[in-house]
Amino acid sequence: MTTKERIIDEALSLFSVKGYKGTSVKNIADAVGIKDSSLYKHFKSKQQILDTIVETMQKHIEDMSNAFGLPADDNLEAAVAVYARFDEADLVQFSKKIFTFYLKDSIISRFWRMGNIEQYQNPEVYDLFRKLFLEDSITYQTKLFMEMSKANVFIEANPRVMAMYFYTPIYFLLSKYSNDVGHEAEALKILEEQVREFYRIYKC
Amino acid sequence: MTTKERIIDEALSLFSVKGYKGTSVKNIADAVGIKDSSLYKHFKSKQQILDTIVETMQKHIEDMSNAFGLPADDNLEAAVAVYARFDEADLVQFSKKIFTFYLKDSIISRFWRMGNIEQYQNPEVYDLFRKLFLEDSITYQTKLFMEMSKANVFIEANPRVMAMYFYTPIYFLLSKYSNDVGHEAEALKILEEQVREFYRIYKC
DNA sequence: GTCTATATGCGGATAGAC
DNA sequence: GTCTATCCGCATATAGAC
Repeated sequence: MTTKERIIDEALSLFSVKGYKGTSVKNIADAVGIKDSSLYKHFKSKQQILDTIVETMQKHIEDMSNAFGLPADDNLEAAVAVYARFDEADLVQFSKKIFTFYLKDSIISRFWRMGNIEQYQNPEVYDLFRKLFLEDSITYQTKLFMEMSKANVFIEANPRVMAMYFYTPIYFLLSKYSNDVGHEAEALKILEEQVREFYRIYKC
Repeated sequence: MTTKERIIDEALSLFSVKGYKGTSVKNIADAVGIKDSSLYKHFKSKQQILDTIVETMQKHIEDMSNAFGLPADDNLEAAVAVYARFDEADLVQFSKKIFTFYLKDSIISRFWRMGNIEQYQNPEVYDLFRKLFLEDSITYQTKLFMEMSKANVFIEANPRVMAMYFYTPIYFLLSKYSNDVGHEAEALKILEEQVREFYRIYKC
């Protein structure tokens, strides 16, 4: 890890707990182990550190959507072919995978916290937070459940309503347990109950 | 409104957008229309302003739970008697009332935003936020749906799972639209669809 | 209870030696 | 690319006049 990367990493950690305003350049420099003045050889301002974090996040999200099995729009058919064979256990596992990824991925989980803190102050941060946690998940799952209903895996129902019932418990549990480390087991138990009920309701 | 009350009111407005650290005593004094030094005749420190806001919130929440028709634990029977006659339209209206109250009540809505911003920094703020938005709603609705199932209004199902399916869409929509003023109509439309589906699933 | 003036320290940022 | 030294503005908070 270069010094520049370590600055970004420590800054993200600090911003995600103390917020942008609440974190001083000296805080970041201390965490990295250099003097605050040295930091200005790598970034011309504190704001530029934040901008770089946002850019890094955008890349990370793209990489992850690919690696994560959230296929691009043009590849939905392939996804349906996979999910068409989903049974209850698979659906439970899928939901837990999403939840655990958001809660535990070292970049995403810190960005979740920073997004919450900065949402009313920093539009560039909030736009990305909104897209990732409030829009894309619902959009993707809406399409997914639409296709799965067509494929007679699930009954016919409003797919966006289904997506909301699938995703909003995950979102709520993220809020509740992002600040309650060490209780993920409890969260996963609750999530599993929700998904089993979801499957019971919508399975063909 | 006394000067002291105006200080609390303006401080809450500023904290709920800029955060505690991001708001200076001068910001608050300017909003009130006095000099920052004068403010120290009313509060001995900036921290004491925050403490007073938390106390004020606690009182406000108690008052509201009473006025709002969320009966105390010892009064659940009376609530069930009312809700036992609930039809689909009543349930839709009930959910909209909760959502709109959280989003529009001038104290609660600012506390929602402040709680989001301060959750990782300020335990006294977060404890109250957690109780109000993450715990009490679920606890109360769990009891309610348990009783409504017993009363044959709703089918037998895990009442906490039902409470989650009723409340988590409200919570998600609060997150999404607390930062998207002027689009409440859209949120209410989505909420209505969720609740109609909820009723379809669980009605006897 | 408001004001002006001020103490003291921390914030972001720059200059220049090594 | 790291350091020491420094600038300057803003932060919280206090003293004391009116």
